[in-house]
Amino acid sequence: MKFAKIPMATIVRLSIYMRTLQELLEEDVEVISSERLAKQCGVNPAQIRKDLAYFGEFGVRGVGYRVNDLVNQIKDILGLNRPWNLAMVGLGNLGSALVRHGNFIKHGYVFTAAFDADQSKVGKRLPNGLIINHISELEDVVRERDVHVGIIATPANDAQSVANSLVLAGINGILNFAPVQIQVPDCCHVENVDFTIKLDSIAYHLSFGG
Amino acid sequence: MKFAKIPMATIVRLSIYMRTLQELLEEDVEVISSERLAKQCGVNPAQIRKDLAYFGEFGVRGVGYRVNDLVNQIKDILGLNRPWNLAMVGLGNLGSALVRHGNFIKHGYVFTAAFDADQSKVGKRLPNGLIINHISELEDVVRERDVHVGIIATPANDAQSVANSLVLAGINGILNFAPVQIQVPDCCHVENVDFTIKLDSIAYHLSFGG
DNA sequence: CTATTTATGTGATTATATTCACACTTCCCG
DNA sequence: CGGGAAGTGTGAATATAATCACATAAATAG
Repeated sequence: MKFAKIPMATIVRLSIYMRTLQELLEEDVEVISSERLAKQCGVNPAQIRKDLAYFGEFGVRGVGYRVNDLVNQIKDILGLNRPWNLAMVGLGNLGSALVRHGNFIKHGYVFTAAFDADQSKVGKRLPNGLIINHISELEDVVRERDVHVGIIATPANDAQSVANSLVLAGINGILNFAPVQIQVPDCCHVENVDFTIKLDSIAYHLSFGG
Repeated sequence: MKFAKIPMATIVRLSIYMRTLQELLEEDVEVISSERLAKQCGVNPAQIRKDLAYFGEFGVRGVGYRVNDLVNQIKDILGLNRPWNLAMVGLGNLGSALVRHGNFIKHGYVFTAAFDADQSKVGKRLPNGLIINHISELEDVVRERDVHVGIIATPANDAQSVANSLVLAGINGILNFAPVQIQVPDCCHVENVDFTIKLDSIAYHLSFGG
């Protein structure tokens, strides 16, 4: 599927295009031009065409893109035409809220394990039926339940050791909500979600009108 | 403070440097080189020096950077040497968890208002003492309490209308957790936090080894 | 069947961002 | 006080990404 060195920014934009296309699909839009899609996504039309061109030809000249087809083609590109199993580590306020959050399942991500260090939480049943395991069981449970991606929602201090365990358990993808830069081997891909950093950007813009 | 066109990526990295420096400060590290800081942040040392060079000279040749000073200088650069008032809109699972989350206050962000469309939630008191207002009161309350940044944690369908209200209320900065691209006038700066997009990137990497 | 319109795909161009490499400054040790 | 080591600041070089602009393909109308 991958023909050249693809910019990371392209991958992120493909997700955004896909989300917008899925909305369009619900509004029964069958065909869309790069120009209209670009406007809705807030990017340049040529950007969309270039991004797609990395992976093939998906449109029809003089016509545009068939919305339904393009959604599926982007899913193929990103590897989303299959389920992905998630493990939540850390069931405090944030972790618990995320497990309950409908967006994951909507996009094909399924929680198949949940861990916490707090013994009083172990054994409790989450709304989706999942039972919380103790963090010490992480490695075994992750293997048993074929977890693909670990989500870290622990306090900052625990994030690195959790990451280490996940890597040991064979996990190659981590979504990290803890506000620290975790170190992992190259085989493991980490994405960080740090909202205070986003707030800092907003603060900068508000302060200096950027 | 702003001397040239600053790359957005630089601003984001400055936040990351600051986080790392704050950790170093807690470990009583007084001085650090761009090389060591770069390693901890996962970037190139020249990158750090160049990022800082946009705003002045903060280091000492042959020595490095005084950690404490640099933290404060980055805070000045980003506009963080003052409190910022936040309003949470949408107190479902995610919104509630975020209001409880300690990271905001730790970095100088204070919730001064909270809104929900659900009448049964209106009047309830949050752990930080804040009382939930009905969304219809948004414009008045935002002005009264001098809110600077609005956080949208509503369902996707409501996000745009909330954004419109925030803009009408004079808000110029929005942190959007809803998985839609909201449209706002140029005066308003939006940052999106969309974790399913991050998961898509992970899925791509796991699928195609990028 | 031809002319016109629409809109993709892409080479060329421009803009932006990162990294290199070295002059220059400070510190330290003898 | 002088020489080496450490480490910043920055112009130049490189790498990367975004945009333009146009050849090309499909659709439609006359």
